[in-house]
Amino acid sequence: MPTSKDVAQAAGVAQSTVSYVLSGKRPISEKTRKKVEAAIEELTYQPNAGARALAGRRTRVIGLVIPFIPELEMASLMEFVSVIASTARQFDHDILLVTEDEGAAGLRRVVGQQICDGLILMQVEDEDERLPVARTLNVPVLLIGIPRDPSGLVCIDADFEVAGDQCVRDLAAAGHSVISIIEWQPAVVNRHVNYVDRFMRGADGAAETLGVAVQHFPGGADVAIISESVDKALAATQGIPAFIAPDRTIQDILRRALAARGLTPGVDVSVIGSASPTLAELQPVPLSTIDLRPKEVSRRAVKIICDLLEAENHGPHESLELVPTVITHRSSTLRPPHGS
Amino acid sequence: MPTSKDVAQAAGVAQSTVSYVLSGKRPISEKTRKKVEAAIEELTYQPNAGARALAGRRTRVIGLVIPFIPELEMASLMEFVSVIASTARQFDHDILLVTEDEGAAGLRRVVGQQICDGLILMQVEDEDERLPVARTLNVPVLLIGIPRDPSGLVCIDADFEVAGDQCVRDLAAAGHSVISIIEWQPAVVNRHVNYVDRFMRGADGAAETLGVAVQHFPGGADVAIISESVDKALAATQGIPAFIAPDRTIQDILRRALAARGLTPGVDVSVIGSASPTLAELQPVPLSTIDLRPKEVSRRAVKIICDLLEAENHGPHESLELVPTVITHRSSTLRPPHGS
DNA sequence: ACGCATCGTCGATACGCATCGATAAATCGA
DNA sequence: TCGATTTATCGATGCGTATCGACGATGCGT
Repeated sequence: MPTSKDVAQAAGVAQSTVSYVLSGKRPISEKTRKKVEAAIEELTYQPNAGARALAGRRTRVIGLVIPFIPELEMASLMEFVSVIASTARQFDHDILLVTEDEGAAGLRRVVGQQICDGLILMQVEDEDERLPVARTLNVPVLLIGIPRDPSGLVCIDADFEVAGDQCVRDLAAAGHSVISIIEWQPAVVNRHVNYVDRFMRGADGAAETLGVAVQHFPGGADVAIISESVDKALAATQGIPAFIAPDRTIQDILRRALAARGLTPGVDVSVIGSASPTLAELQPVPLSTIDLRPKEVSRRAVKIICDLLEAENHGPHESLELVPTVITHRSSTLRPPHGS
Repeated sequence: MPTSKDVAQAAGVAQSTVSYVLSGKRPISEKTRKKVEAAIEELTYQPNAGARALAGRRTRVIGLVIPFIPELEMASLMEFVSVIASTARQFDHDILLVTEDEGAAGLRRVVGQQICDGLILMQVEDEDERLPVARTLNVPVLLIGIPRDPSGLVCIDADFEVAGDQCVRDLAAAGHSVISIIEWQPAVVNRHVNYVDRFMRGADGAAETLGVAVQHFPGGADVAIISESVDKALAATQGIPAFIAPDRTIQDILRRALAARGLTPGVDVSVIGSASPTLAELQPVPLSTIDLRPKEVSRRAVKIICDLLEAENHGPHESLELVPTVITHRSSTLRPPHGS
């Protein structure tokens, strides 16, 4: 592996000059720069990350702390990971995987060893054991999700509260007076993953304002659970029933449960679900969806933390950014109030 | 951040002694070790990764090159990632994400900058642009998957050929003389992801040996495609039909297609599918499955590359390891030849 | 033509750790 | 008891880069 000294020698300049050509932190004459760049090309030189980290006190690596909980929507988690990784590359950073099973100690480790310049935490819970640690780390930490007490932390997430509010408003405007929400999988609810509560708060708030009823039922990967929830919901509904099901993993089961009861979405039942646009369109009855903007959240998350890394002022920050969600009405809801 | 020099000072020894306490590469007296360990504890010292990499020419990081192709089974990909990451930790290594969109240049980058000591490549295709690069890198590279020409490469994967063979044998033994395979999603097949061909080779081979017929039909996330495949398969079948569907993403669609045609798995049709044991058990008719051992493949992959890293002999290696798959007969196949 | 600021480059140093050779201390045999 | 080993520790050096101060060269105004 060639070093910057080799490049310097090949170009007939000092090693420091090579460094300045690369960083642009001091003026370099056109002639010299050409020579150095030619030498770099010639030797296919690439700076050594370890040495760079040591001398520059910057690794250009961001730690991504992911939970691997089988019950979660792995496919959508992957979407986050994918977008985070490629966005990080756009900011000239790399992503290091930190698995949940190391727990809070993992955070201390990667920061203590200075493997990472900063961290992104996913799947933040209301009372998360990682938070006290995160607050004391003297590197930027970005949470995807909003814990009960976000003080002293930098958070971003989809605006689940407005999402819940909007779903209820749209269904109410379509004429429904009783709206049933099928919740996330129990594993998610029980972990007190923060977004569940926020969604429900928004939905309940809208219901109160508009004078409609919102009822909650358990979700789950199990057909029996969904069947029971649907039956209870139908029994408690006057008029045309409406369902909101923001958990992607239960879409199929719900749809079949409704079909089994002779209900056709868009005709004698309204459904707002969650699915990629492609999948939503492919349904027998194209599904109205609430898009929780995973890609946009991921992009902004990386941007925020990279900005913090630039800022260099690693004192305690605090901020909260909510990404607007998007409801798309297709055919599974009655009389969509706004087109598309 | 405390350094080893700080620790040395606190313990009243030389910095090199601290280093030897940590590495164990030279004998240290009990007394001195205690002092040093106490100082480490006291200062919560953690060695600086950059300095360690620079001096020791080892980063203890493994690059994981993942494809993010929406059509793939993201959930099962995540299973690989998860197990790889935690296994790597057991070997005291970390995982750096390298996204596919950097292409082969990404490999050159992370190796050239010496961010990684080695690489794991996932989703290897028959003619993969990364392979020529991989062969010339002077770090260990481990492929999960087997390309058309594996010479000079270290590969591991599930034994898809035996899996195909075994599925056909079991169904033939259950009395089926015509067996229909619903293939992976077109996006997978078209990319010439190597395992598709291997599976089919095994299945076709067994069919020839046993004198039964195997027919292939396209898979897909689309209900229409599966419906058409099922209809064609049924039309071409004498006696009780049998299906093999190794792609996890099409299980639900296939099951519904069969139900819609009045067929009950285990009674008037046999089905070998693919799903986690939990999910398989939860089906209306518990699904017989072919387990492609993603966890075991991941674990062994990490072990192999860590062994190569230990070996230190980074000359060209070549090896091929196949992980046996497991067929579990539940209720969706006729007369299971071996129980449970 | 002369002092002065500016530009471009060099040399030296620090970053934190691993490792090698050397040295002091302890152990052993005869 | 003295030299020969062995054991435990120290000091010095190198890893490859970033950065700071210094210095010669160049251009400026007067």
